[in-house]
Amino acid sequence: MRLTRYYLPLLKETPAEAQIVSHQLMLRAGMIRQQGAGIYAWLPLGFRVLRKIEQIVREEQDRAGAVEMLMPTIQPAELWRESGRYDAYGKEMLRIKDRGDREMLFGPTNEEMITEIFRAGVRSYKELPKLLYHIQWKFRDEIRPRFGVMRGREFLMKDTYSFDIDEAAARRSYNRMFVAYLRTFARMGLTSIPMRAESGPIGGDLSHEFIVLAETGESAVFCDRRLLDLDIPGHDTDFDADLQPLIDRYTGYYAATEEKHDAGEFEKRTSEGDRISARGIEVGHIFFFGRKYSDPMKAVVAGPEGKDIPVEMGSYGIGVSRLVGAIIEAHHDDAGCKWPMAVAPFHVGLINLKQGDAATDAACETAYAALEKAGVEVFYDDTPARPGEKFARMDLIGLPYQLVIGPRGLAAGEVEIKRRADGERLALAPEAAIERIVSEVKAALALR
RNA sequence: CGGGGCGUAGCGCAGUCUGGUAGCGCACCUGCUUUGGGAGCAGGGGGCCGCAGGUUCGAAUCCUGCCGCCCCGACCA
Repeated sequence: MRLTRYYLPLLKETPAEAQIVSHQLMLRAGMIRQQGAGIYAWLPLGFRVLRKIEQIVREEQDRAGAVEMLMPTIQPAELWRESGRYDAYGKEMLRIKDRGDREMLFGPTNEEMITEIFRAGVRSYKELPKLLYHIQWKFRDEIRPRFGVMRGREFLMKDTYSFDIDEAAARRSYNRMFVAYLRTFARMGLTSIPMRAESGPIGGDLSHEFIVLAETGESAVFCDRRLLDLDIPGHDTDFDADLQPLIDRYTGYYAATEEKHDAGEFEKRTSEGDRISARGIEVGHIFFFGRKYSDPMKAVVAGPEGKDIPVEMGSYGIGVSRLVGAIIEAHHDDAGCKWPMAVAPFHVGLINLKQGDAATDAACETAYAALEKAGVEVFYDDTPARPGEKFARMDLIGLPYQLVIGPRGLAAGEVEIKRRADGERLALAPEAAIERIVSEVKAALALR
């Protein structure tokens, strides 16, 4: 992509309303634009990141055995009366009336709807288990939205729902999601820690929040340092195998959010040097809630004895749009974002230091074409702006690599590669630089 | 929802107390000079001063009402 064709409204100054660094950088880097309290338009650069995160989430859900579908944003109130939540949910639910004066709502979550869909099509325990998910926009009329996309009213969320014949089977579904989540966040460059947590107003008794440590996190968290060093399950993990030992390894160390924190237990189970007391961002939440919806909504299957049995359900959320902010919180410096390769809006920023100079233009075009041909996503700054401005804005948008081409270097037969993560620079012949970038990008994107 | 604050050019802000023809920096446009880390000079464009009503010869400024946004708290992916 050429910058001259792109829509990238950068801000030199930080808008006053942005309090945390991810919000500030998303505004400055032209990723989002606010349309109302907690409501954001995703501009081209931000949208690319959102899509990449979404795709990783999708791949790992599929790998774990979940099946994608799509439910609507607007739901009839009737469905929520069945579960009893229409009145219980309160003002967070955005209620709407259609032209026929029918009561509708903009979905804050989809348990009711998925339960209705499930019961309409599954009759026998032999068809279980089922894991269904979708990635859809939700709306919760938060009392106080803040921190940009980290806590918007409208947000993109992946939610999976599991249906099982009994609690032991439901546990296996839960474990699949547990492992899938560890992989999902790791692929985005995040270290997530599963923590015991309250299950929230949705109900349930087995629940983990996946927390990314960050100074600006909303909740106080307490955990064992050794959790940070645990291996992430590989992409070749057999999800049909018994995952319990793997889960046990993660839940064997103390980790809890403020609500579930027990200082005495923390001290007993964790040596002083291993105790982490920090703040965290909740990026995912998994929980089992049994028959909470299947009972009142009569989602039943015929069991082995021919009797109807309400299914045991669980629900598993990932805040997709929130993750964009969370990743920036984890990867940035004073100059701007530092995207991990897997979620970077582009892999490489190509900087033409002297647009209009024939040799420089030609070298840039050659590099641009070669990189694109090799499958590398290139963002080419082909504007006539001055070098300093180009460096600054490329640092701000934070692509993993910068390929800098100018007349001075070319005269010496060289171009420069700068790695955004650590600032390391390398002068190479143009062909060598291209080769190098291609191999490093491919290596970074290789699945682990 | 309780408490606090703010709405003036795309962004950051001054001007409001004490009413008198709306300013600064950045950004933008034109020209010249520059050109390897956000250039210099000269010229220029852009505002129903959040909205509505009121007071006044005259309102960004005073009064009333409304709307929007931000911060702290309780709530949430």
